[in-house]
Amino acid sequence: MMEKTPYSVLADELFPADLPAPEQLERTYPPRALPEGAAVTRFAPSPTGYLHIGHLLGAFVDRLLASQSGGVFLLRMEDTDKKREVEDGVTGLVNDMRAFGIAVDEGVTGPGEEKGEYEPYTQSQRKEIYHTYARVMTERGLAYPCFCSSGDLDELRASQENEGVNKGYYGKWARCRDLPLEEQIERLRAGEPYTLRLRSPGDASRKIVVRDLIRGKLELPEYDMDVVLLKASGIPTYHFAHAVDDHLMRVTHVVRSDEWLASLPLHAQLFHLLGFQPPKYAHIAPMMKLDPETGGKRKLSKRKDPESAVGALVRAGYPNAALHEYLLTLLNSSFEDWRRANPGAPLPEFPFSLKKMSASGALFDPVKLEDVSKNVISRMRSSQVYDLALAWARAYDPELAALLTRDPDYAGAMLAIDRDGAKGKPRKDLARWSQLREAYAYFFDELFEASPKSASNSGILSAYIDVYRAEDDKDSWFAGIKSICEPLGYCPEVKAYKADPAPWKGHVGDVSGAVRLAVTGRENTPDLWAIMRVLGEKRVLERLKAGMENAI
RNA sequence: GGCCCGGUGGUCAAGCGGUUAAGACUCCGCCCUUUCACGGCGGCAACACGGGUUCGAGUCCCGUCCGGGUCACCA
Repeated sequence: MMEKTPYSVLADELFPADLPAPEQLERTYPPRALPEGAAVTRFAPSPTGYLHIGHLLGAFVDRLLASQSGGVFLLRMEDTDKKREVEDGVTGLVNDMRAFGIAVDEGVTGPGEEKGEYEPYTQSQRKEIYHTYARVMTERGLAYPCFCSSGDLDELRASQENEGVNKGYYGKWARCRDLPLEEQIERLRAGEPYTLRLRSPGDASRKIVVRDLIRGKLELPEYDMDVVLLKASGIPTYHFAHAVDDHLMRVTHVVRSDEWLASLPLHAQLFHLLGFQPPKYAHIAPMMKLDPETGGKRKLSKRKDPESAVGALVRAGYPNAALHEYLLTLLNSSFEDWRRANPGAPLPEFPFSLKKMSASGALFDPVKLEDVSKNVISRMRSSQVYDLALAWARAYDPELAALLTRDPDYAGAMLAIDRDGAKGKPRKDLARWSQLREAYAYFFDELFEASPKSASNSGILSAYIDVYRAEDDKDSWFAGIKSICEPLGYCPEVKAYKADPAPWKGHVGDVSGAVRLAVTGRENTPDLWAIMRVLGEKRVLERLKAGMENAI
């Protein structure tokens, strides 16, 4: 048994004797048996609100890093701030992750539910673990109780402001740092509330060199603040929990938003003091948005930009694959080239590189997202479009879901137009499932809206009714269209018309356009012949006639 | 204010001392096309500013400006 030092006396006063020993914890949470180079990453949100696209960017990188290296991606709940916690925060986060399509290998899977060997993954349940290391720090003289109230700290800041010196608990301002042991014990026994602070050995005039996977070598001043390790409630602050958890969970790569850059020296110090091997860090720039008020760029905000919430994006009907691809275009600009070269390749095969990430914040660009999404959907088979659209509709547009399921073959045929076998002519008419209702409205009598403009086309329509044959193949169908052109004054050949438009009222395109308008109510649609085949003779005839009647 | 990070077309971005400064999105033309699309071709449009270093500088250095972050018992 070692001789009692003042510090161990203090530690005994502060912490119960039956805390697990650090060695014990090391054994309980051993290094992972993973192949060389496997990355263990973590997403560690606090349940203080919903997830937005900026969070996702980080979680997505975590997932990618783990997947690419055969590692593990875990979800940890940082619920150490009970004041800010929202009801159902955990459920919301877990659901958002699921809705967005990021699978978690380990960690929190729901409220009160976890999986994995490095449990618990909820910080509020790890108090003993933190206290073990807090005790170690205290015994080594690296931590001390601070009895300053928040009012004291306010005063402290005010006088520092006055003197024009750096704010914070350090140096001569750290009033409780050198309290005599007797006084510490006395006040503890008197039941005074206290926090446990780091006795920082740092010196801000010295520099440390840290490495960031995205930014490279960084030279930062040493951290010299006596930060709070344990709050008065006994719950750790983020910094302390970060060091303890990421070490014990054997996390190798910490991906987080770059607002943490400033506390990197503190974290380096904490890992060093605790004797832990620090993880590799990647600080990613936050996603920005164009502020409609100022016209400038600003960080995407949870509170001000509800449209960037994951829930809102999913509700809008963006397929996960599209969201994923969009994020990747922001993450690595080489992604778009890779995608063009490998149109069908699964995402995890993309050689994602942290090194290629931009150090400055990207603007969230809904226009680009829309484009990416159109491309993604255009590459899908009709059966997949059907399944995904239906799943979306079931959740957000039950009426549409009913239409899609009423006659699945019909809906399938509708979605197959210009898709599937149609090589070289992918249809890019859908960026979001919510657009399906509008884009394909004319396939459903309930949604179809006739165009009043058909009025002026009654001549064409009546002529077309005579030649329309539902069973025509595509060539015969088009021959039918052509055959009514000349008698009505339209040129059957576009080329001839362009060479000399004078004698004509228009060309074959105008004639088929009139039919299109009557049958679909639209000027732009996929292949008209295919549409008419799907609609069937009865419906086509009805609409052609209705189009004529509009004219009267 | 101290410290830190960033600044290439409207947007996302290649570029790493010598390039006509890629590419993608948007917008605009043209072409192709048996309709609508898809596609193809072309166009508009950028190295924040000032000093160095160098034969030569988006590219290296210094300063200025601008944007962001951080300085909590929030994460």
